[in-house]
Amino acid sequence: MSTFGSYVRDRRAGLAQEDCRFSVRQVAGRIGVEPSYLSKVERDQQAPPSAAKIRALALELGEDPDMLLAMAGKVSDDLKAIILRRPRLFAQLIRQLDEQPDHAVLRIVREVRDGNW
Amino acid sequence: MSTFGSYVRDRRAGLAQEDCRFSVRQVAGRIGVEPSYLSKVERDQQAPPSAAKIRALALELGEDPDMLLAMAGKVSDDLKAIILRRPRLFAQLIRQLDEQPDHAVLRIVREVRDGNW
DNA sequence: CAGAGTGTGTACCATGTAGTACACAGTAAA
DNA sequence: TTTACTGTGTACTACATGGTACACACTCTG
Repeated sequence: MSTFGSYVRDRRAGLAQEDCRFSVRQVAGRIGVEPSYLSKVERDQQAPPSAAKIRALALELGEDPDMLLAMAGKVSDDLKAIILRRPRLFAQLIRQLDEQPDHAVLRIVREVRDGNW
Repeated sequence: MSTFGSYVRDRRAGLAQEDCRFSVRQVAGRIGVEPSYLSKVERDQQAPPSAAKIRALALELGEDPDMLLAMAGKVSDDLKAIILRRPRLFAQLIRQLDEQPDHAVLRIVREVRDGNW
């Protein structure tokens, strides 16, 4: 599996091939960091940036923020807040779902969404 | 709602009334911190300790670690790890469950546990 | 060949986290 | 009145986090 840095680099470099607005400098400028910093992050010489910057980066690259945050080892603050509101309840549920395959979890998602259960 | 510090203080002081092994000094000793540090934490003059110390404290006081961690604004590392393994899946589920009442979430917990669904 | 844009190396730094070390005053028992 | 506790105030600190500032070498274009 690729690291956060190399994944971002691949994605950004891919976009840069067709649009010069995706150079290190320009992307760095738009997400509000120094180019050298983004460069180091992309080469995994520097730990991933803060959650806010990762979010901005995801938006910029058309990637899913939760996935990019996960690659950086972070859980979105809004998810954390939801869990913290009912810690024991969610702790129990999440630990149980760890053993369930994707399709089982997805089925729950669908059933809750549709309300038929 | 009470803060992390005051909650811990109430609980520890309660136990201390019947068992002198629950003084600030002795509890601090058992969880591996300086007494003055625990004292400050209990009076909310100091941010809550690391997750590991909170865990030890919960064990010591007979409290639920997930709840104590939550009062400190932290989510248990093992839960985080579970979420990070399938970030989009869990993100979707958790955001959806935020709108569901306790009994609905509990129902899912039971159904997954019992396997009838 | 000047100028603009490219990525990157080196050095530095402000703030936050998670505490330690030690002294001090009060209390209770021997 | 010494001894052994009790809780707490002050001062300090090592390490991590999340970056900035700036120079440098290269390439491409007018």
